[in-house]
Amino acid sequence: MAPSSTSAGSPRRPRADAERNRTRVLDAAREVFRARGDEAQMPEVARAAGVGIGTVYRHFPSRAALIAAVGEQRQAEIVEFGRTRCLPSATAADGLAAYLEHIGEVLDAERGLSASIEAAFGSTEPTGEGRARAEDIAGQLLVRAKEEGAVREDAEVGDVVMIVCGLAAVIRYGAGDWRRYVRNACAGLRP
Amino acid sequence: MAPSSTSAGSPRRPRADAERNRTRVLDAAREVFRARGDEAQMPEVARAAGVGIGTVYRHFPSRAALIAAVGEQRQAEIVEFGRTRCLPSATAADGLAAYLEHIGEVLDAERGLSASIEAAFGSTEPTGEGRARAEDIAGQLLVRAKEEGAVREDAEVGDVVMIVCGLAAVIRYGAGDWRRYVRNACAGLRP
DNA sequence: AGCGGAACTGGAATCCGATTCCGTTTAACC
DNA sequence: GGTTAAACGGAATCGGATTCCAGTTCCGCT
Repeated sequence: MAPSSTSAGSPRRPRADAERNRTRVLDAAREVFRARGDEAQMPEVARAAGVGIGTVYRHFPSRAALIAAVGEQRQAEIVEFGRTRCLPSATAADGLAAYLEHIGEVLDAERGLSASIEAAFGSTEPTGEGRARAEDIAGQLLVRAKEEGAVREDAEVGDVVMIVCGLAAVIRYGAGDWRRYVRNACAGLRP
Repeated sequence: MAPSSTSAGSPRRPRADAERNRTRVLDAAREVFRARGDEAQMPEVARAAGVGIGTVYRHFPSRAALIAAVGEQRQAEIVEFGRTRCLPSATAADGLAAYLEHIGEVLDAERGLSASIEAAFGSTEPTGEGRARAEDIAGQLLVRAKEEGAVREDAEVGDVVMIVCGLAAVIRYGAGDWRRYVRNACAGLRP
């Protein structure tokens, strides 16, 4: 493919240090939020990344945006898992269950991010770049599962989205055994 | 003899104006949070209640505590509904569905409180005064529903709690049609 | 039918953390 | 090497929750 370029021509290559710092900040944020959850503060992230606060804000216009960016990374990983592990499952129902389970796993491992991912999967988010792909996987599994007769005909992707949104909350608030939640939710889609 | 208590008894009746102000603040908070959601600020509440900020803080040690207090009122109302409308249902399964539906209704009507109620139903909350009663109702319905064979034998109150927690999130983030969510969740408990 | 003082009140002051601003530094292009 | 736009750092600003306290009000007693 043609090298990346904007439509209007390339005024200048992005500075190397800028790109490096962006990555550093993102990595640091991931780590800090994992460790301290919602408590984590912007200066902490900056310090962990070894940059000034200003730099953090240069790359991410707000705390929320930073969290969202980290969340999107996660989403990407989830999508990847879904494509490689769940779509090829023997039965689509199993694949869907594994998909949900994996999402739970990720959220559980990074409690601090739950809120963000919750939000990302909720409808608040404007873009939905990665979300669309995540939903696409769920959609494919759902279609196949219907063909297999393992899922009610009237089930929709939206139902899965709501399950995920709920899952995030269950994990975030530690409302109970989230694996049970996933199992029940799957059962709720059966004919 | 004079009934004056010596040690642990009631040192004094709470001052009338204090109680009045507490109520005013609580009512104002309910209204302000309903109208403006999470955005609502403490000074707004104080103004709406016609008291100073200090007074708000005298009665509720923090913003979170105030929100929690409002949430508990809601919880009480939900419990009341559960007792009078759901427990007497023809079938326990219907009662349970109605209970969940009602919770959804309340949360939907007051988007701004969703977060608090979510939290109150999650395990974050220490007390669980009203929550215990809310769970008790769910528990009774669950037992009866099992007897009726409308719910799986291994279903627990915890499962319902998770459903409610998820429901709150679905509504809060507008993740989809929450009535469908409730229907699916109920289906997930069937044998 | 008034007094003493604890409890309550209002709002100014404080604190804390996100966000902005701007002089300085650096990498890309010539 | 020189020019310049972009990126950097961190001090300053801003917004909103929370604390503090001097003044006021009710309660219990006489």
